[in-house]
Amino acid sequence: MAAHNHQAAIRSARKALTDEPTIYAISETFKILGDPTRLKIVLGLTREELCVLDIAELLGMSESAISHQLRLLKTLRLVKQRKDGKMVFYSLDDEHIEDLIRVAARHSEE
Amino acid sequence: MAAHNHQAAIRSARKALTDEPTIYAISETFKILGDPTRLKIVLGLTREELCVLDIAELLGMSESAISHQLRLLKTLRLVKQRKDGKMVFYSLDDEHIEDLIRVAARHSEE
DNA sequence: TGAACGATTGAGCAACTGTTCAATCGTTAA
DNA sequence: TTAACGATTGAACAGTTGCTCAATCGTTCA
Repeated sequence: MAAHNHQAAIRSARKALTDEPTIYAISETFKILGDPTRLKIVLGLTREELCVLDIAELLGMSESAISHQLRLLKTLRLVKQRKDGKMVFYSLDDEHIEDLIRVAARHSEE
Repeated sequence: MAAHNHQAAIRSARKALTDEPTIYAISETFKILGDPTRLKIVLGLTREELCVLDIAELLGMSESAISHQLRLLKTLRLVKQRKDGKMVFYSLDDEHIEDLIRVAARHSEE
């Protein structure tokens, strides 16, 4: 068997890591969907525009907890908001998110 | 404007949340890629099979830290290992992972 | 105006995460 | 057999996370 050339392999692998800021941005995206509460919020919003209380009832959690999570989702531009009187309606802000969840589901099936 | 029917919206959104175990599995997948160290390891392995020391050098981190992270990646079946003498070579264990990173990158571009 | 309601915010906390450090394992080659 | 080396492991620690609670904001409508 051919001997493994460590330095060559490292040099080659390093080419996948050239764009540090992008790597951090991607891991942020994964991280925010890596919490069940936030993932459920996003999944719910794939079907319906919902206000904060709707989501709180849907997940059986407090308004406050949901509001905190929505702020994070909004900051990373996964959701957007629309005010209507006292209520704030949230919906998805990115068509890639559903694709992302679909591909992740494919991995989880195995 | 038509009034928002909260209960109907919640009922509809709930249909996206029926499969709890799968939701948790998907969020686990996102979570594990939501750490820059682990994402870099996976990115490196998209190019080359690497041993623990190779990865440690590639990322400028300790063998121990890398080994701990590889254990997590292996548990969730993102990477697989192959022993060769004293060394253990790691490689990707799922063809969906690259797709997943590609889609996440598309979101981060915006 | 002011009471009610939906939403947001900040402090505080318990639980969790990622790394280091030291010890140990398994394999190879003197 | 033993020394060296790559890899793994567990404890410990600092930093982070997600929730609760209480206070507050903004809007509506008696």
